[in-house]
Amino acid sequence: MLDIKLLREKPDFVRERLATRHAGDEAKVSAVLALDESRRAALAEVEQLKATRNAVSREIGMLMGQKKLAEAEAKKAETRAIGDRITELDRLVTEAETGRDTLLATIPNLPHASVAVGRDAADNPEIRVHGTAPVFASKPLTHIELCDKLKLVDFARGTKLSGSGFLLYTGWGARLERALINFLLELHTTEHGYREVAPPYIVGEHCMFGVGQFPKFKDQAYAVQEGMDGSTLGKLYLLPTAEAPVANIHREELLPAQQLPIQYVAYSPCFRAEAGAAGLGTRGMIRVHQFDKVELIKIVTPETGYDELEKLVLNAEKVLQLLGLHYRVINLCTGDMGFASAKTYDIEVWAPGQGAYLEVSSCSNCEDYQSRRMHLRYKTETGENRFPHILNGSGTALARLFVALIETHQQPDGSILIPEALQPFLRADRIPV
RNA sequence: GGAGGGGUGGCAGAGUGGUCUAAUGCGGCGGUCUUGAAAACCGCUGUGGGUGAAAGCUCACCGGGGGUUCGAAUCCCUCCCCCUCCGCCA
Repeated sequence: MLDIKLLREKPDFVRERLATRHAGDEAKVSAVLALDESRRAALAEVEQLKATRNAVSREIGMLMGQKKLAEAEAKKAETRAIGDRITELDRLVTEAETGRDTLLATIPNLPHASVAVGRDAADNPEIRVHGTAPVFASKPLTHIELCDKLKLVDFARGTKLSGSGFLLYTGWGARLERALINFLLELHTTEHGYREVAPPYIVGEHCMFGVGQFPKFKDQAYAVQEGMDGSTLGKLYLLPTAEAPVANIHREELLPAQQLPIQYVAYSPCFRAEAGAAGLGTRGMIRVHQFDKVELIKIVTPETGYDELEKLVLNAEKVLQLLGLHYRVINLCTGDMGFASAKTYDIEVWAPGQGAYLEVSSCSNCEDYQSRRMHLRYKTETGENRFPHILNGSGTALARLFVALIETHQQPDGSILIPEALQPFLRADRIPV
């Protein structure tokens, strides 16, 4: 949520920044300000009436105490009329305020000044590249072929159980998935200083709103209800990302400044309905309805937000370096950024079987956009209450990491070499044919 | 699912229709005293909105929402959450 004061004071600046997203949201600014204006007009009037009423009521109380009942009755008659006007004006204030905030909640965050202005993914500048694409004597197998050959994933039966977009990991595949999760959690907790949390996999609607998933992406979430009780539908949702519960851990709290920075790491499965998305009817692990992910969350002071973002990206990159994977880091341009983000780096890993880079991490600084939505504040040393910056980054998404890993480290005989860093977790140096 | 109890400031805890502008205590901040500290004493101590250059003025907030009333922490309705016991259950 943007600061309404920023819209009042610098409406043209806000419009200009929003326009760089090419989503048309700048058109909403005037409507928000109009509602804000009518709210304040009604508020000024109703507050004056309430001040009068409070004063008279106090007098009535004193008269009653002095047993001057007739005078008290006269005063009552005098104020009775303004009660109706107050009710009416209160209604107008609430109406304007609700309208203003509902619309304001649909406006995305402003891109940071350092973000490249562009229209779509084609305009994303590349920041750096690590390693080079591995060279194969013959055409490398795709992860689908490898999974079939080594029986790592049973695509057909996964679909039989839950429909397309759901995976049944089997044997070495299931063990590799588990090993990767443990490897990632160990890395970020022991090497990078994150505190591990294990969140609920179902969250309340308010948490989805807090991180900016709702209201815009409601159609991409799986809604759950209790049994056949339809009245509970719309209150709880399966996580699209662990960001939803973890970033909200301190929602509605007032944190002492000494407690910052806060760094959390969490594993969770992620559920994405991707309603209407293309390419979900086919086999493969690149685009699925359920995948595992290890997520990194930071809550920091605004002064350190962008330094922390750089560190966050490096923490995620470390994963790919340790696994011997070729990747690149790109900076999402204004037109390609997520709703709540002010600046985002994507990490894309090379998948030889695909001959393409796959997005395995997205690291964003959402500044105070989310903390304002969830009423999370911190108290500075000078006693001022401020909204902290909230950052999130995948560290990393698993299904695609799995793909890149087996495609990169496949051997001519079809077996897969396990990078040294992962061996203790899988307790093997190779997945045999 | 059934029965009962509860939700008040940073914390503890009073208040059941009218100077509540929420007692009192603890904690915290400042001051007096002291070589220094402690003790004692004095003062201050929440959040959000509106207005204003500021000082200030003002409104709202006692779990959320609605109602009764001139006036609600207090009465009524409704929802949420927590605790205790019973039932069911991995």
